[in-house]
Amino acid sequence: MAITQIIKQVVLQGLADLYEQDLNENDFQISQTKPEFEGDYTVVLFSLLKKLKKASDALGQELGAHLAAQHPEIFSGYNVIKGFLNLVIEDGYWRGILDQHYADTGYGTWPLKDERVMVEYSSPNTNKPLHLGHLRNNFLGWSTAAILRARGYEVVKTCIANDRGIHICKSMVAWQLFANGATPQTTGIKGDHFVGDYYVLFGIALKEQVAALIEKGIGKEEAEKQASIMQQAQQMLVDWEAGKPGVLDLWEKMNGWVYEGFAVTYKRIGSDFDKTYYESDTYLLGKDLVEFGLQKGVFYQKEDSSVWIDLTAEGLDEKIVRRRDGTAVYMTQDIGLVVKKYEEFKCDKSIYVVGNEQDYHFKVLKLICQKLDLTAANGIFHLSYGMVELPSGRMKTREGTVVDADDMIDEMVQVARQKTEELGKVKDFSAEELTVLLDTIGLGALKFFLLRVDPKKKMLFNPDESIDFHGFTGPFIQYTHARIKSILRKEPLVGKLAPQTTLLPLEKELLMVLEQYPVIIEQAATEYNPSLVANYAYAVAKTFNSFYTAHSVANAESEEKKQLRLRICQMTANIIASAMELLGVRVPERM
RNA sequence: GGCCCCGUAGUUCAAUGGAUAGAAUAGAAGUUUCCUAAACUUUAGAUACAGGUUCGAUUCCUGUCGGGGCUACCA
Repeated sequence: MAITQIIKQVVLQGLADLYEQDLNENDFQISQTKPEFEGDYTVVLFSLLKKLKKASDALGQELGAHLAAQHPEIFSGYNVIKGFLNLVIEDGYWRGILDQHYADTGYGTWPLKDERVMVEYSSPNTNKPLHLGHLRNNFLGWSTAAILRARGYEVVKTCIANDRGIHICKSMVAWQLFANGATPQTTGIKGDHFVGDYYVLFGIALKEQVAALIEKGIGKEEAEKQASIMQQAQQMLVDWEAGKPGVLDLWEKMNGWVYEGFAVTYKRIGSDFDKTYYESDTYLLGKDLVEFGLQKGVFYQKEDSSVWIDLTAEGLDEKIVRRRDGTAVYMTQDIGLVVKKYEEFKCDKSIYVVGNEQDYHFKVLKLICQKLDLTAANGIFHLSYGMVELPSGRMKTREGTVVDADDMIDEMVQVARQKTEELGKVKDFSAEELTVLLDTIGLGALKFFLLRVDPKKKMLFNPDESIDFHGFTGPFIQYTHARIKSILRKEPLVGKLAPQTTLLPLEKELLMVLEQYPVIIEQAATEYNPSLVANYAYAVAKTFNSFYTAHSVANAESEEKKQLRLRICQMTANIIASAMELLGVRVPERM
């Protein structure tokens, strides 16, 4: 059990013993003691004063004395300042944690429980390559899944490919018009980029045609509809839905190119899925649910026979769920997919990693599912993450203001190469070893950069300043790991931990940080927040580096100290490796 | 217009209603006969504005100003 949990329990027991009041865990708080005061953990007493009708000083003194007397194996001292009871934890407690867990590579992870969670992430459009924003999505989704797994959930990772629709037809039309039969093979361009280029060409051609029509005095909106290339795209969508053979062949061919391209990128960044859904299979789903909703009175029909739901009572709008021509809309399809996923995997929770621009859509989706009384409704959770912005604002494919994912990865590896060569510490590496190392460092820097920020918040990337390798970064943590491994290669762990070794402040500080790991995983899982793990990994590395500078391991004052520190090193390395793995970041043995 | 989100050091990010608001980076000053200096130590620097709630507010509420998003019979 975590030390904070232990403190909560003994404080509750102590209060019951002393004052015979029925209290619970939420009546007070435990926090880490600020470094300027003596103590390790602090009980914040303010919230108890009224209930117990005590002055803060008296309560603190009485409780402190009681705890120290009852649990001398945990508390070695206490002091009271205003409403804060500062508790000093006995060194033996920290030594016990170390002795028990130093070799445990699974420390921090929780036993498997009987609950299944689905994480849907990535969900690309098959008409253009991935950009930096998609990387944030992929890293977040992958990491959230890993964290949930570490917390004990069974996790199903899914992806929905947005492989149909007008946007796909746009790149298809442009290819027919401008490609002269060119393919990724004939041009040597990666498939997703190849198709994306035609999507961009469509936009350029459309713009020209619209300009020409406006010239003739036609309004902008009307011009966009009338433009011949747009009409071709619309026609293609109709043909696609009708199953016209030539169109389907082209569609399959071009999507195939994109998937080939994605496969390369996914492999490189480590994204993987247990199940991929295709919108081309699911876009007709949910129609029978519309009937069901009509019968239930959740939906209503307008005179033109379109079907709607009125959410004005919930402070939202009226929302269409079936077009007047009887076809399904995005929302209908998503409702259908909710049911389909549940039938297939029976997940208690279903997490959608989707940008916050779709907050409204998911609010409505969940509400509709709840009104329909779907079993899966309450488990829907939209993990809404903020956009990655450039100094100039949002990234937009059509305006060419995107940072391409593949370019970005290449650049990071390139920077890793340059820095590694400058430092010249791994000159004896083979070509293969070096490639692995540079990938580890470059991708590590990138992933950490995107995951260290609270998912809910938008974040900024400035292409003019390449991602740092110093300070609060992936390479900093990787470097700490490599340094520890270097010690462990040279100095063997032998014998047993001496029971009475006293702890120096930096040793104790580090052990306190290490002890928190299981709680961090629990929090990160509860909040679906990988940034908590990133921040923690950084705290571990930073604390270790201070310790490392101040105290030698190999040349410790005594053999007992050396063995103590070797175990601290071992446990630190294990936790760094484990935490970074939850972020999808590898750690090197040397760098 | 309606609804939602966000304003913290020069910059990028932290802070379950708790003690003197933490880091990183950029700036200034240092540390290498000793386990990897991608490191460490010291220093300076911030809660948009105005009210309110209370023992206590970056955090909760109201207003003002500033930024972003959503508001399609597109997906």
